[in-house]
Amino acid sequence: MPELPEVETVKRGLEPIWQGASIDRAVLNRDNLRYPFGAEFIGRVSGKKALSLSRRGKYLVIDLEGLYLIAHLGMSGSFTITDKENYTPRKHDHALFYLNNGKMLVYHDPRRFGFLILVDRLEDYPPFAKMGPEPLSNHFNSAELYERINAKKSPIKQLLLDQAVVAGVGNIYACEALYEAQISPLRGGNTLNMKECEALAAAVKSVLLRAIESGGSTLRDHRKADGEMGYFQHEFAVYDKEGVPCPRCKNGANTVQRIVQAGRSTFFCPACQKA
DNA sequence: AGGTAGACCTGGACGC
DNA sequence: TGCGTCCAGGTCTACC
Repeated sequence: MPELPEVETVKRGLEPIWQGASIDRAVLNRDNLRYPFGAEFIGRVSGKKALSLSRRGKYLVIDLEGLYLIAHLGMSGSFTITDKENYTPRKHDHALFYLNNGKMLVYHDPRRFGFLILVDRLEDYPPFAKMGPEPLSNHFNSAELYERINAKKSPIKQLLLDQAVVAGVGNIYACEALYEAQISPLRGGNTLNMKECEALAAAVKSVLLRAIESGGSTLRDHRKADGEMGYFQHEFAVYDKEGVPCPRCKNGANTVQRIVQAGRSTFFCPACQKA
């Protein structure tokens, strides 16, 4: 599921509730998600105050007074904020955090590809050590993108999914960014010139920013009803639009195609995305 | 190194 | 209604 915009939306939703609040009690309903929680998990988080929440790529990071809780939502994870007295247990509610402000946070994940882990030092966490630049920062630009892909023959679609190239882009926004930049997903990384990298870097930023805005409005709606954070409706140009007329080609003669690259679906318009 | 396939899981959509 | 098949927003490992 969640790519950068969804994780950012979760972070923004949790922040006002969790930042400054302490974990009175944590409950784990199983031993593991993708990884084992470890016997000491509950003891280590209990009583800890969340000093800040941040996001790195698709990972959520909660600073628990120098101990870091890293959360990944995998494909189907979500967080829910609720009042303690209103909590109704659901299947796949794996971790519960009772805060000292009357709220509780529920980590829910049917497929259990997500995880919650504790680390003492963020720089020791291997995925962060290899991770590429944050796409919405100034560290991600045309020159940086060019540098990271110009020696690679892999299709640009796969390169965008590589978290070492750019952090936080997943299958949906890779497709959407390539569509916006009018670049075929089949192009080898080494075939993109600087001008195309410029267009692609701008498109990545643009599709992510628009999705975050969309998530923000969903979040405001959800606040009314203590909703589940992690997913939101967003209109895509090509993702999951196989057979639908390309919105850019207009004449309706060209439809969005679905192909498989490295085992993942890619959606694109063969007519207006330059081969 | 790069590439690919499989593994990890459940649930929803679809066809019969 | 049920059963089988395929698909899903992500990593990680093993193997060529």
